[in-house]
Amino acid sequence: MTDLEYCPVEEIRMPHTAPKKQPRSRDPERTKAQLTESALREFADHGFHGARVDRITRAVGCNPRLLYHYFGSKEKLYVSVIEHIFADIRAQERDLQLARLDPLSAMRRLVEFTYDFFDSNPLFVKMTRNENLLGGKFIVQTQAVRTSSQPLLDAISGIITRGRAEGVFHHGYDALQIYITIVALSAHHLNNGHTLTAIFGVDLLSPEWRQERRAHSIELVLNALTGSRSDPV
Amino acid sequence: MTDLEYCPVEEIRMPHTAPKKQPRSRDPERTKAQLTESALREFADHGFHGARVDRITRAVGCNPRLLYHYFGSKEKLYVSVIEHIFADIRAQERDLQLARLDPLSAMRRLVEFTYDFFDSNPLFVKMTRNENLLGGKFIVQTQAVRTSSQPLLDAISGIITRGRAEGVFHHGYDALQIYITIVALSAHHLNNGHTLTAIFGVDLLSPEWRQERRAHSIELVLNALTGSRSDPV
DNA sequence: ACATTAATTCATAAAATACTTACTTAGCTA
DNA sequence: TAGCTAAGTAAGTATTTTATGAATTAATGT
Repeated sequence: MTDLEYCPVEEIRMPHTAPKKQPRSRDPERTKAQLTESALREFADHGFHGARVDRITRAVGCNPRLLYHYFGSKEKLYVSVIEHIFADIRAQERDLQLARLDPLSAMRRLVEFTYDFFDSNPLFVKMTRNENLLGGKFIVQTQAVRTSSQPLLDAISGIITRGRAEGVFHHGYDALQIYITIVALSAHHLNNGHTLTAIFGVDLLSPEWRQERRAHSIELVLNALTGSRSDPV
Repeated sequence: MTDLEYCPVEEIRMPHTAPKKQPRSRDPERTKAQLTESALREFADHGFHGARVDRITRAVGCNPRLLYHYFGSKEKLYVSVIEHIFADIRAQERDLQLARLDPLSAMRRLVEFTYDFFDSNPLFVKMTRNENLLGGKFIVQTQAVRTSSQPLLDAISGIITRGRAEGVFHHGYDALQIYITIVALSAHHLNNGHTLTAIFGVDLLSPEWRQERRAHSIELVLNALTGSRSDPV
C-alpha cells in the first residue's frame, strides 16, 4: 500500500504522468501505443538485451503487468516495435516519382531523399543496428519488409539506363550496388558516429558535419556516374 | 560437492579442454590470453549486455572466478578487449606507403586495403558496432585510439592534391569525407548485412557479393575522383 | 626442504530482471 | 442498474547473472 518511499525518485522520471495513487484511466489503445513508443526508445537506446522492461513501463507510468497483458513477452514487444518502425519507412518511400525526372535530377533526388531519411530517423537507424547485432533473427519473421524493394531497384536501373542512353552518365553500375552505396554514404557515420568521432577528433554527429556529409554524398555519387563534368554539381 | 549432474552437457561444449577433474595447468599469460580471446568472440556475437561471463569462461574451460581475478569485472574485461582489438588495427595501417605511389594507384590501394581490412576482420566490425550501441563510452577512455589518425588524413590530402596537380583527378574532396566514404563503402553491408539481406532478398554477406562489392567500391571512388575516364579502372 | 607468493577451485552471496498470481475496479451493455 | 468483461494494480516468485570470501594447490627462489 504505502510504497511511496520505494521509488522516491519517481516524480523526477515521469513528469508527464499523474502523481501516482491516481489510478490510470482505462484506454487500451492509448496504453498500447504508449508502450510501443516507450519500447521503441528503450530498445533503440540500449539494444534488446540492454533494454529493461521495467524502464519501459516506468516511462509510461503503468504497471509492468500491462506490458505482458498486451504483448506477452519482451521478445514479442520487440517484434512489434520492429514491425511498427518498418511500416513507417515503406510509406515514405512510395511517392518518390523518380521516373518522371531526368536522370541526373532523379539520381540527385534519390540521394537527397535517402540521406535525409536516415538523418531524420535516428530511431530507425538504431533499431536496424540492433537487429543486425541480433543476426536479423526477428526481421526475417516479420514479412513487413518483404514488400516491394524491387520497384525501387527497377527505378534505379531505369535512371542509369536512361542516363547512359542520353550520354549524361559515363559509367554504369549495378542498381543494388549503387543503392547500397547511397545508403552507406548516408548512414555509416550515423551508425559509427561515436567510434569515428573518438578516432578522428571531429564530431561526425554535429549538424554542421552532417550538412557537409550530405553535400559530399550527392557530389560523389553524381560525379561517379557522370564522369567528366566541369560545372559545379 | 557433487554438482556433476548440474552441468551434464559440459563435455559437449568444450571438446578442446581437458576432460574436467584434471586441474588446469598454471599459466597466467595463457589463461589471460584465452579469456580475452573468448571474451572477444562473446562480446562480438552478443554485444556487451547479451554477453555472459559464464559462457566466456566455459569456452575457455576455466573457473569463472579467474575472470574476476584477472580482469576485475565484466566491464573491465570489455575495455580490455576493445583496447586489444584496436591495437591490432593500428599496426596494420602503418605500412601502407601511400606517398610513394602515383595518385591513382595510391587511392586504389587505400580503397583495397580498407575494404579488405573490414572484410577480413569481422570481429573488429562487430565490436565497433557494439561500442557505438553503447554510445562509445568505453572507446573514449582507452586513448589507444587517439594515436595518429592525422598521418592517414594527411596522406589522403596529399594524394588528392597531387592528383589534381597532375590533372589525373578532376574533382577534389575533403580528406576526412573521402575516408569516411571509403569506410562506409567497405563496411556498411557488413554492419547491416542481415537487414539488407532480408529486405532485398540477396545475400550481401556471401563471398560472391562481397567480391562484387569490392570491385564496385574501387570503381566508384576512382570514377568520382577522375571524372572522365574511358579505360577500365 | 621450506616458505612465500601466485594461481585455481569451491561455495555462495547479492542483485537484477523477466515474468506471474491473485486481486480490484472502471465502464459498457443487456 | 446489475453484472460481466477487460483494464489495471499490488505484491510477489523463480531464475539468471554478476561478483566475492576463503580455502586449496601448484610454482619459485633460497
